[in-house]
Formats: sequence, structure tokens, C-alpha cells
Amino acid sequence: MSSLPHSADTSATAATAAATPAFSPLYQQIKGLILQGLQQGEWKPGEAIPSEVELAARFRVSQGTVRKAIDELAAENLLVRRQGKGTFVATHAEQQVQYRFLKLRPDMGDARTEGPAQRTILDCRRTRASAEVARALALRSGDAVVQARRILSFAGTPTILEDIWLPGQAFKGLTAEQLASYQGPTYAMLELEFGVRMVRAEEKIRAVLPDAEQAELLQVSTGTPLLSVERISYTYNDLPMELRRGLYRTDTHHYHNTLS
Amino acid sequence: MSSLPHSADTSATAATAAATPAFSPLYQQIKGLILQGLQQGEWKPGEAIPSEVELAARFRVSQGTVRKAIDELAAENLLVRRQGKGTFVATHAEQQVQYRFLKLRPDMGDARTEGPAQRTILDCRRTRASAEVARALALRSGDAVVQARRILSFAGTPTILEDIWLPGQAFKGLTAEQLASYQGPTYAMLELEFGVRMVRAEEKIRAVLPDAEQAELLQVSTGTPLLSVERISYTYNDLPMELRRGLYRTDTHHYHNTLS
DNA sequence: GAGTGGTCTAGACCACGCG
DNA sequence: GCGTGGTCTAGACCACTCA
Repeated sequence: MSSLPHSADTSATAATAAATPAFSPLYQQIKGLILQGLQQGEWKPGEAIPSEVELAARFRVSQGTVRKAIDELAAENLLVRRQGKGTFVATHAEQQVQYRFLKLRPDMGDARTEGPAQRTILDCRRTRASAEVARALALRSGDAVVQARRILSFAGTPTILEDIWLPGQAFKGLTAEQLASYQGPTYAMLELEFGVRMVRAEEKIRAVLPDAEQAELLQVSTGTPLLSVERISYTYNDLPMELRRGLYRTDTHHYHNTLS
Repeated sequence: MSSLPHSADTSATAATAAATPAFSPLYQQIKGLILQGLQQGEWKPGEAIPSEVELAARFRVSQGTVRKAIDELAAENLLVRRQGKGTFVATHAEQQVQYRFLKLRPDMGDARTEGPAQRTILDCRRTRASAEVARALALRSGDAVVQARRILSFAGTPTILEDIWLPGQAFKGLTAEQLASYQGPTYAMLELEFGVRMVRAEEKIRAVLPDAEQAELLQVSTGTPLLSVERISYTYNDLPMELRRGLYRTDTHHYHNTLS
């Protein structure tokens, strides 16, 4: 390694290379190398990566170039810089912002003073992917998946009903106990227990009415409109690793979003 | 001007300055100065700002420092860099991404192949702010506001019903004709006609049932769940300049969001 | 005080757009 | 061919953390 040519080099994988000159700046290549280290678990969530000067020496580039690569990874929430201490692999645990992917907020009050939600696991079993689930997770119909259903309650009020599907291969041995007992975000548990870090997610939101079962679980009438939130979460290589379908009560909470 | 001390200087406004040392890097001060130019209309939306070397000379700093300031403003979507051409003031018009703040997408099909929405203005009048509207727009109850109601239809299907409130002072003379006749995003029209640029917005989303009037306007039954989207849009100084309450049909569309 | 990230500079060269 | 933004370097110094 460490023979980084300063010329553009797009020999990343087997050549599907078309006629694109594909100039790629050095710092992008460095970024790719760091990303590779993250994917391969060279540095684990919460740990520090080598210092800028160290990486600069390893890759035979200037510190400024490493800096720009890290800047972008930090902007994408893959790394976290802490002045005087170092640069750390981002994690869903011990992050000041708990529940990074949950955009539901209480209508009043100081955001998260309400404390963490109470979780009730209703179901957790291994099964086979339906066509729909398979498509979302880039699997084949019939592939093994872990399916779970749970309720999140705030101040004793059931507020979120979630169905979760995870690819069975990556999450062998996931149990209802693990889902129930872990304190903190589920994504943190998946990092710790299975080494799978969710990096990004996409949500599709609709307004729906619950069926009888859903209504009962959320303790609302079947005429109560609810938010349907379908989330697909991705790990490092835009690889989908979770399908989650949530029903949110919005009588005391709302989905908050910032546009810019 | 142009006496930029290299030492930290937080004398921005009247001193509420507490005991904070408040070190402020040079590039942040430059960023503030550029922002000031944007607010004061020194460069208008769509226009180019001076080149990096020119700004560096004006502010007596190195090009790299100006660069970092511009980088941040570009990341905040206030400026747009175009290699070989210059750096431009961002605008809601002529931006490849029309409807930057509208997150509703058709369930199938190529995103915006459906073309722009048909607009129907139902109402547009000057009135006085209710307590609620006043709070959202940082006005006093009874202050003048412009209120409008309109319907957006896609492929002939009424899909969005919007009520819009704008501070009357900044939008004197806004007419229903202007709202109806302008091709393209309303925000682009507000930029052109009133020099007010919306920079950022916050949305609160709920699931609701329409009342009889709303249902009729959207051609759905009163039992059809709809997305309620309350948006407050801000101009440069985190100054709220628009309150918008939308009802979205989600039978053929969904609200799309990316988490990271 | 040593080590880390953060700022600032000055200069060289490259890619892009346009006349 | 010129001007623009984009990359890369090397070095100095500053702010923060921790032992």
C-alpha cells in the first residue's frame, strides 16, 4: 500500500469504466481509504482514528489533504472531531443526541426532557422475506429476515407502533431479550452486538387510518389519523440494512423537519 | 471598513457581551461581512459575488480564508459555487431543483416528470394577525398580514391545500394576480418582487382529518386522513417571514425525507 | 508540556467556462 | 488565453485537553 499516485486513478473495482476521464482529487481518494477502514472495522464506533499527521504520513500526503477528507466524512456524520482530543468514529451510543433518526417531538416542553421511551416488544422472530420486504432490503423473496414489532410509549402513552425487518444473515441470533433489555437507541445495540452501523436513512411519510389491531395497540379509535413512516436505513456502502414501518400518534407529538 | 483586526473581535452589535472570551476565527468574521452584503442587497439573487481574490484583497486576508467563509455559506445554501464561472447568490428561481422546500413526491415515476403543479388561488387579502399567526411571525396581534389560500393540483387532481400568511409590511401590494400568474416557485416571485429571500424553514407534521370545507376543496371525504404540514420560513437573520399551513393528500404522493 | 484539532498564510498548479 | 473556482503543499501559530 501507500503507493498513492498523484494522478487520477479510478481502478477501484473491476472495470465497468466507460469513457469517463473521471478526475478524482487526492483528498477524495484519501476519503475512500478512510471509509474503507471504517467499513472493515479497522476502527470501531466510538474509537479514535489516527491523528491527522499520522494519516498524512501513512498516505504520503500533506496534513491539509487528510484534513479535507476528514472534513467531508465529519459532515456526513461518519466521524466526529473533538478539538484537543482527536477524531472519533461516530456512534449511535454515547452521542449527545439520542435517537438521531427519530424526528418525533413532543408538542410542548424541552424536547427530550420527557426521557427515553418505554419499550414493549410484542414479537420477534425469524421468518422469510416477502417480495416487498425483499425489494426494500435488496434481498431475494424467501431470504431469511428477522422481524420484530414493538411499541414505544411516552409518559405511559403508547405513541409509536413499529414493525422492523432486518436481513437475517447479518443479524443471526438477535433475540427479543436483546431488543428489550438494551438501554438506549436500538441502533446503538446493533452496532455493539452485530457491528452494523446505520449511517443514513430515507423516510416516506403518509397519513393513514389504523386497522383494528393497530388501533387497539396504540389505544386509539380506528378513526384516528396516524402518521405512517416507512424508513429504510443504510450502512456504509448504501447497503440497505433495515426496513422499519412506524405508526406515529400525532395528538401530543409532531414530526419535526428542517429544510434548507 | 477594511480595518479587520486579526485579533478576536465580537463587537458586532450593542454589547450584551457577558464574560465570554468569544474567540471568533477570521473566516467567521469574513463570513459575517459577506452575509451582511447579502442582507443589504449588495449582490442580488442570481448575481455573482466578487471573485475570491477580489474579496481577499478587499478584506485584507488570504484567499484561503475567504474560501473557507464562502464554503460555509455555500454549505448553507446561501451561495452557489460554479467552477470556472464564479460564486453566485442562491435563488429559488432558475435553480435546477424547483420547489426546494416541497418534500411531496409522487409515489411512482421520475420525481418531477409530472411537471409543475397547477395553481388555483382561492383567496388573497390583507387582514390582521391573530395571536397565533403573530407569534409564528414574530409580530404583534393585530399587525397587518397578507393571507392567501390556494390549491395545487397534479395531473388534474387537487393534492395540496395551503393557507399562507406573510407579514404585511414586507409584502405591500401583493395581489392574487401575482400569486397566480408567476410561473415557477412562489418563493422565486417573492425574491423578485419584494427582495425577500427564504433561506431556511422548519416544518411540523401531523396526521389529521379535514373539515367539510377542506375535504370538498381537496375532493376527498371527511374521513380521509391527510398530512398537516405547518411551515415557518426564515430569511437571513433567522427572521420568520412566512407561515404556511398545508394539507397534503397522500394517496398518490408521499412526504420524502432523508436522515443522516 | 506534549499532542490533538483549528486557523491562517503564500504560492504553485489544475480543471473548467468562455470568448 | 484569461479568469474563475478547486486542489495540494509546507509551515507557522493558536486553542483545547489531559497528564
